[in-house]
Amino acid sequence: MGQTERKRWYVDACGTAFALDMIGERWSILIMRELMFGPRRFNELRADLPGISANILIQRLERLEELRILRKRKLPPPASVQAYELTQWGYEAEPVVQMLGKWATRHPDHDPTLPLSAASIMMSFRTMIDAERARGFKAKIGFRLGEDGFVVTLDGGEVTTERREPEDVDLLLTCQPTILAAVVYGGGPAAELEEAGALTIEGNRTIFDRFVTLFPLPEKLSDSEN
Amino acid sequence: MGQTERKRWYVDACGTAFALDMIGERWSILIMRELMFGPRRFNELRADLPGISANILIQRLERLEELRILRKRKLPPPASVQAYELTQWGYEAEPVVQMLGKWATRHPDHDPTLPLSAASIMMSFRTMIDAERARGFKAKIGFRLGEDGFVVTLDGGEVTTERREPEDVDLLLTCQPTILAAVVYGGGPAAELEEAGALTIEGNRTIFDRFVTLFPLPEKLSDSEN
DNA sequence: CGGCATCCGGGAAGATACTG
DNA sequence: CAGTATCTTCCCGGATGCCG
Repeated sequence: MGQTERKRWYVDACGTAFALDMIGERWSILIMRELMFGPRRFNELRADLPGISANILIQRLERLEELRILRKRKLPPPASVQAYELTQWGYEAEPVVQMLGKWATRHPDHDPTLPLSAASIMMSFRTMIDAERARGFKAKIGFRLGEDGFVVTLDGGEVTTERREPEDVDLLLTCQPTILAAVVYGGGPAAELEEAGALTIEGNRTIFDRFVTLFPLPEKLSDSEN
Repeated sequence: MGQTERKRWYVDACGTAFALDMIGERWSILIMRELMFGPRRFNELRADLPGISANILIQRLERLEELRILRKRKLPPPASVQAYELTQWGYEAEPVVQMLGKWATRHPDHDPTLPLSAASIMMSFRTMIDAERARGFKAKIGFRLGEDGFVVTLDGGEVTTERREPEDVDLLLTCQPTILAAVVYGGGPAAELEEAGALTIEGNRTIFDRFVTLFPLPEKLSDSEN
């Protein structure tokens, strides 16, 4: 009887109910979000999920592994350290994570000034890009967000995101995730932030100017809306 | 200080995290599922959500109303009774509910023989229809599932669902939701079920024979799958 | 019957300290 | 760095009862 028996589950054949039996507990979906761009280590997850405690993180990781949403993996040498990585099926949950977010941001109480993980802002680009505005736009953009490097390839509304050190990019942005969110979603003053040292822009500034216009926020709910 | 303050929330600007702050608690999403085809009364919700207790249902309804996901409404006379109805924005969460379900049913442990609400099976038709197989198929199908009547209009992959008493339909099916699920998703023996009185088929049987082929289940995860 | 409050037990989540 | 162990707090679920 080494296995923990779950005491609370939905008695319901509906797939949605079963999804919530699997990943409806606190933190599970956010852990999946953090893994969407590749393997992460225990303490990286801990750092990117403010407020989670180690025992809860372990519990969730064990459960998600049991469900085959993720697996434990040794990263290749020389970094031969343990990490957690989504399975193919786990990666297929990306649209679920995206749509939850896209739907929720219409609520007036959503506060985009809260802290943000690097994976969150990278995911939001995939969620929020306006294909119309991005038509004909091709660019390879690098990001250094705290410790995390990303390369985003934009090609006509398609957003390809890799978690790796930026090389050979048209544009390289260095800042904290929250700063990037402020610039892209809040119309934050890029020039002033750059002046203040909170943002570094290297490479093609024309691409930068276009990039920051590609991600319109959905309209907030209006008072008149039923 | 009449208002209950939430003690546990995510400190996270990500829209997904905010969605989970709103509807991440137990039962919330299933309540929304039950309301997707129109207003429901308190005890109807209670009956369709096996295992929920009255105080929890009240708590969730209050929270969802506060968030403007649903509203309380008096149904028009003579049935002037109170009911709960999604707002426009609440209805817009349908794709989220659907994708959760569609993703989850690939897991081998999903058990489609559990009890099922009428709304669940109706929702599943919208989620699971194979547009290719339904090409060129037009039909209006009525359902009587326990107490609940529905009319489903199929038109080339489009599924329109109304919660109302079936009238002027090409085909009328009367059974329990679980029976319908067994026939459509489990290849259940319609003839035998009809013989046994668990299923009544009225109207055009050619439409019935085609209808039950339109909803292929996604492939289960294989052992080889990483 | 529909809606809501209150109490209680158990289990899940959170905080903190500790270990290999 | 990657987890355990322990203790506390809070949430969920069930029962009961009130009120219109």
